[in-house]
Amino acid sequence: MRPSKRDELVRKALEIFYREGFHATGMDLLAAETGISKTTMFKHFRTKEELILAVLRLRDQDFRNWLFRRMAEAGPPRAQLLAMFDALGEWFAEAGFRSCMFIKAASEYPYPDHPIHAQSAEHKRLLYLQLEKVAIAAGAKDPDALARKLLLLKEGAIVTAHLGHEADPAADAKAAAEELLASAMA
Amino acid sequence: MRPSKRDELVRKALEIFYREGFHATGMDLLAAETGISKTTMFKHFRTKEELILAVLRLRDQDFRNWLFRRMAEAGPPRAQLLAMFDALGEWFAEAGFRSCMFIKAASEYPYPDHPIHAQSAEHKRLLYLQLEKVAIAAGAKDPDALARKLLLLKEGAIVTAHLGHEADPAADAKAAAEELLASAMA
DNA sequence: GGATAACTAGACAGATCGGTACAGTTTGGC
DNA sequence: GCCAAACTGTACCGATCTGTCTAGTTATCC
Repeated sequence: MRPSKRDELVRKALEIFYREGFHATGMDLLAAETGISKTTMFKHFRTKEELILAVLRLRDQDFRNWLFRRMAEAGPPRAQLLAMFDALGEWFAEAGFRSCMFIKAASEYPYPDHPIHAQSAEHKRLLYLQLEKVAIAAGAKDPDALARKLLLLKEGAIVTAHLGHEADPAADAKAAAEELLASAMA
Repeated sequence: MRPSKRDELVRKALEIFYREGFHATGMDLLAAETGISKTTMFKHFRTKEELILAVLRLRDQDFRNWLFRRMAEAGPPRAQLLAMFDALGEWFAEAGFRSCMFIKAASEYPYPDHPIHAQSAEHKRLLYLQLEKVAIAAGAKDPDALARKLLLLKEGAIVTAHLGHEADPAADAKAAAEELLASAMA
């Protein structure tokens, strides 16, 4: 079994789609930039849409693993919730940062029943479930509501980091999160 | 002077771009759906990009007028800040709601120095300036920070309304905003 | 070393992309 | 009623789109 070429394609396609957008990236460009022939690409994925779905699956895994690993390193649950915003801040500072892949995907495929849109929504749902667990562990009075509010700050910070003028939306989000945490625990 | 055809084009193009996306909408489709000939379209706008910029200018005007009119109706400044989330909630409930036009534009034109991206960022900046004024009028200790935090909640709510599973992100955002307001005034 | 699977290059399809050319029609102002 | 401006339909341009085809090359495995 040699899944390496397929994996390599998905990994490189992820970078290019993230950088350039989905519609703006043609399969010819993908072939040129990855060095993988179009024939092979269409053998692994029957359509561009299937490739995009595979890319989003990879991104979902990578992102959630990264985020929750970074949170876990912060110690107790309450600190973990705040550490999410520190991790975001480092992400925003990376040179290649260009918003959230799933927000971008949902923007380009705006109909909710489109597979790409649906899969992007699923990523957000999984994030919510994981964050809710931490909110429960932190002893929040209403962990559902706290998780949802913290995620609003997270999404807002991502969008603003991409589109805004503020110096550090992650810091603003963290400050807001601290206030929310204070009243969520009492 | 007959600016009506041009205005009609921009208005209808706004709907279609918002519904279908920018790259996904071709000039031929635009001509077919608006009933305006391609020749006329390209007389008013030399390129598709110029048309998109005109669309975004219109959207900026419409959206900010709508939002701040709705806020102004709410009475005193503090209530105005919270009323923003009520207005958002009604927007999200509309059948045609599909996220924020500027977030979508920035997603499709991810490079910050692209004119379309830059103009989308400018919209967010103008929103911030208007909101900051209200925060000052409300007597916030740190109106800059309060305005930025409330905008994080707004952007997060928009994204989540488009992409999330939650019933009512506007209500979550409003609840979070009330907590932030409580500590911002003391 | 021979079979088999994976991969390659490149031409090609048919549609669509943004944008132009052209010749004819409608419209508004005086 | 006349002139100019605005608008229309349609054919066209070269490029690019997703996806297919063919024919040949490279690995892998026993």
